Amino acid sequence: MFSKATEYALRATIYIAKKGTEEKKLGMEEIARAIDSPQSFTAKILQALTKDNKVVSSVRGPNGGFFMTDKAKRLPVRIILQVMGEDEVLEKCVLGLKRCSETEPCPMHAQYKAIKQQLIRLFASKTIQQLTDDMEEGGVYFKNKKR
Amino acid sequence: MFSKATEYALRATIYIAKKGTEEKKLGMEEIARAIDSPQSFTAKILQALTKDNKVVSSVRGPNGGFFMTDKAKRLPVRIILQVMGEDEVLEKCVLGLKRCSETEPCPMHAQYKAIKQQLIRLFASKTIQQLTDDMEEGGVYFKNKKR
DNA sequence: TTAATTAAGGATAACTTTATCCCTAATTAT
DNA sequence: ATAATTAGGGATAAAGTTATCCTTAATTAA
Repeated sequence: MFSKATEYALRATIYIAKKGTEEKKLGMEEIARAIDSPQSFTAKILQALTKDNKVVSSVRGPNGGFFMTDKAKRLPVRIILQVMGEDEVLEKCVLGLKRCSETEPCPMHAQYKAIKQQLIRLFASKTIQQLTDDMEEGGVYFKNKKR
Repeated sequence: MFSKATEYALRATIYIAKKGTEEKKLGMEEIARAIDSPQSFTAKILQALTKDNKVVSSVRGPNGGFFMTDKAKRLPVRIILQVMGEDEVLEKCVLGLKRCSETEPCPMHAQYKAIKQQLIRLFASKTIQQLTDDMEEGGVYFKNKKR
């Protein structure tokens, strides 16, 4: 559904929201290991998310690293898609038609409509904070590899 | 959501199902024009769908072209994703985790689950025939460009 | 049987995405 | 001040996707 870059962005952001604090920032190496992503590539992605400290905040130097403010944690998950420029995936016609709409529907429009609305709603209404809150109760996992 | 190749595959197949018959086969040029896709690339994609005449049937030479048997039209839309090797998009974890499951859920799993199920259901239960039937009643559109 | 037509398929080009490397800038601790 | 640490950012490589072109094979019509 999303590009690898966006998958890493989502995983990294949620991980930082969950584990990082201003006092205990998280380093690139730890983050990449935790979410099982290539480190340098993920660094590039975090650069984007860190732009203007909009989603993720960062500090360089010893004991530097990444964390998120409470305000940023209250942003909808969709903000991550927006930063990654993949926001329109949610809105897009399944058949890839530019002009697909209520008045000029593609052959799948009627069927797909409801699903699309739920997707949009999910990413727009759930905040990053809410996702990490859910993780407290019960086991929610991140890793990709066999243990 | 899907690759361009798969989008073209879906559009082309639905178009052929709707407009082609064994008596009046459709040529590559017409198909590509109708669904607004690059002709040579779409030809490659139709080669895959035509393999073993499984989804689309083809005949070479004068008055040759593409059409679909009634049997093929009764296949679920998902068959197109399978041929294009993009079937797993529907099943995949939104965060791209290989091990995401009911027992080891990713942070979005609980929320995304229901949407995923509807997606799978849509592609598995709707047949190509049903899509073209829907097109009869009321305007359903294909084109991408301004008119 | 020859010429015309149309899809099949190989080779390759153009572009995008994914990934790595390395040097620089900021910050901290000594 | 200096050295150490950590993210920022540029350049580039590797791989994958999208797209085009050209020749071949099958089929039909004349």
